[in-house]
Amino acid sequence: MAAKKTRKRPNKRVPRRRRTAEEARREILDAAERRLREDGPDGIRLQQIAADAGLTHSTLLHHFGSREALVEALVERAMTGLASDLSEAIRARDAVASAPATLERVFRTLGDGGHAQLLFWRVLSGWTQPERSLEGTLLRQLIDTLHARRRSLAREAGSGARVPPRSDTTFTSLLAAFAIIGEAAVGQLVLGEGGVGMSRSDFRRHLVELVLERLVGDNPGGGDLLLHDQAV
Amino acid sequence: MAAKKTRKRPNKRVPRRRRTAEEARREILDAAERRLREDGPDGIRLQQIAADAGLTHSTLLHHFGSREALVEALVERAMTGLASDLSEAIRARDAVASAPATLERVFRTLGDGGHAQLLFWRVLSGWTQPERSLEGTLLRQLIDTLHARRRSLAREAGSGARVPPRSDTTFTSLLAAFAIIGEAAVGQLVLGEGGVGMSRSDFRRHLVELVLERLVGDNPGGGDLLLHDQAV
DNA sequence: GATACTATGAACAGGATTGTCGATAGTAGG
DNA sequence: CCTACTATCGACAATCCTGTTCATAGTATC
Repeated sequence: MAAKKTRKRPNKRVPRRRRTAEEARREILDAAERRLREDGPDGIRLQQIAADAGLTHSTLLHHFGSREALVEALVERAMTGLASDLSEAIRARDAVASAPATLERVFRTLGDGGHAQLLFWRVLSGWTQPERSLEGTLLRQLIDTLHARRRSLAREAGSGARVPPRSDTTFTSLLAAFAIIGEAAVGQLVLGEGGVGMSRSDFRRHLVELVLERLVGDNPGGGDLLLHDQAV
Repeated sequence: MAAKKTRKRPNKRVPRRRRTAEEARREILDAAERRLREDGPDGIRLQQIAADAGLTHSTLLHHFGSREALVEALVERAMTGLASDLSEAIRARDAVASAPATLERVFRTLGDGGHAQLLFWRVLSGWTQPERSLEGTLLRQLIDTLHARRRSLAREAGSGARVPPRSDTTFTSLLAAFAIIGEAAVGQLVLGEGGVGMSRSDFRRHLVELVLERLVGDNPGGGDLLLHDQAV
């Protein structure tokens, strides 16, 4: 009588799609990222994400082990991606010359790409361990690079040119970074629909202008390296 | 046979504490805010919040009706609190004179008070309805007030003084707002523990300085109203 | 003091979510 | 072709969370 627990009914006509482990992880992370961006923190549901990625949540768990590990991988990927993007842009030969393009790129990556949301979520969830802060080291690199250039510019301009204090470079960089992050956070809320009569692109343009002015304004002769010379 | 469902065992020796409805709501909202600030978005659990507030989750639901209504009330309270704080500061007679103090206050309210977390959470959860955006109207008020003062200052200075374009006031206000929000978001992550060699208070001081410079720098004679004259 | 009101709590229900386990089906290598 | 490997899936378990229901206990009002 005891009905044999026919546990499996071999799903006949639906062929499985078999990805490589790497593919699976990538697709899952993509889906998770999309969910987080569109639904917010409550959108990180294993079943939902798995469904989006076209597999079951147990497969998802097979690849990541736990929800927390998934989240960790998600953050890891987004942050290192942003970091490599940025450091590449920073280290490029014409980095300073193409500062506007670089800033615009950061705007796009952070704001439109949804990385800012991930960052906020990370902060909200209390993952504020300054030790291994990717953002911190990234910013420090940026500041180092920028300041080195300002110094060399001042030196080239002759002994008469004064070298700007490092705190000035630091502040300007921080200002730009925070403004970009703040804009990514509430830009749509504040700038959309003519709330204050300034478009997002206008604000970005003004910001780029301000940053460049601050970085080279008191460095006469350095403008040719920093200003908007589109020609590389 | 059917054992009478003795549903209640009158909890004998634990006297109930009876608050007024208003008190209860306030205490619950306080607990919720604390949880959100400390645990992040996942910290908004009715049972946990109720326990923190010293009551059961059914009592909590009695007062708010649903989890969503609680969240709404939470956001509502935080935002209107911030708004009234700010608009009071803005409208004050010596508002412009005490701009540094005002900005410092905003820093403190937003960053240290955890209101920024709520704001981010709201953004993350997709509550971006620009229609009734408190932030938008608040910012517009701020810009209106600031620009009116700049205009009157320019007029008082004689016909020679040029009136700064409104877009300049708008941009400066936005810059300050975004920078403050960005700092609140990742300030601790980036500025803590000597990450980039600048303290949070240093950054704030620099920002105040920059804003004041931009707002009155090209308004010679207006400095006495805007600069740091501590004496009221 | 009796009564109406309501803040509170205990238990339950229904649903959702994470995680486990064993079986199945593609793929690769012998 | 056979075998080892593992990505995938179905089912289940355990927990948790929200929301409902009803009884109970403070408080105010007459």
